[in-house]
Amino acid sequence: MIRLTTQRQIILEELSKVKTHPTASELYDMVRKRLPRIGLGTVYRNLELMAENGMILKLEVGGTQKRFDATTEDHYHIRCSRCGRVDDIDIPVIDSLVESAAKSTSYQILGHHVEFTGICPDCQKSSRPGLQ
Amino acid sequence: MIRLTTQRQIILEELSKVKTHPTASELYDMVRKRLPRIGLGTVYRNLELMAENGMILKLEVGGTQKRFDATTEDHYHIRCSRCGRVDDIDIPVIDSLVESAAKSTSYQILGHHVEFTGICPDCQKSSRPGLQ
DNA sequence: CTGCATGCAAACCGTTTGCATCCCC
DNA sequence: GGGGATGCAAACGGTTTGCATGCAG
Repeated sequence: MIRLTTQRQIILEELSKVKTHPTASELYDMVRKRLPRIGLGTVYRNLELMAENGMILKLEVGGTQKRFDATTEDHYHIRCSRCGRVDDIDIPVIDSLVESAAKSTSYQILGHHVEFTGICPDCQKSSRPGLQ
Repeated sequence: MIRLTTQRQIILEELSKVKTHPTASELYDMVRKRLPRIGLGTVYRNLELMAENGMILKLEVGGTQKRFDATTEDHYHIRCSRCGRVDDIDIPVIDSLVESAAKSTSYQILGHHVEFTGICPDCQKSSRPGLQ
């Protein structure tokens, strides 16, 4: 396991604090309140490193930015197609999907992810809201 | 429906020609063989426009680049985690997923997509291949 | 003739990287 | 003292956009 520097610890703490799935720069803003001199590069480097070490999840979702998740158990997500926000979807993970997919491909399958798209509660309220 | 300019027509033809799911710049290279003076901006603009009009699919998959698909029927995909290549997965689309997800979220759900990840046949052959 | 579409280049945005300094073992 | 980690800023890759010109209706 990797060394737990102050920066890594605080990044991890801030990520664990929220149920949303922040982007790197959202996280950067959160962390900067406690470590004002931290660099954006450090945030990116450490998120990448922690994802490689299975400490966090890097979400490979649609949209322009990567998002991060302190919950490493396999689960599904929903992304707001207006504002880009991502939330968890609490339905059981269907492992059998991988088995049936394996029959139809010559890829060596490693995993799967289900991503729902929709309009989040906030964007439903405001009729002409932000984009992504 | 939008006007079918020469550029749009050729972009659409080239996209339909392949079973892969090319990125904008891959498509740019393909189209340039027939329209050497076309600009990359035109390709992007028209792909976006045709996706909005339901003529093609913009794939919101993981990885760094967007990919496009001339097949507009709902289907699932697999992405090679080494080279980024994307292929179709021919298993039935599970519409009931949306219904069960609806119970666990206050989003207004619009759709869903299943993305498998794995190693494509080419990357399986070469043991230390390219990344993505 | 008028307006949308194009080619071109510059701008943009998210992410990565090189480098000098710093800090911990 | 040495090696990894950091802050900073520049570079990068993919995408978007402004603008002058071109072309079809």
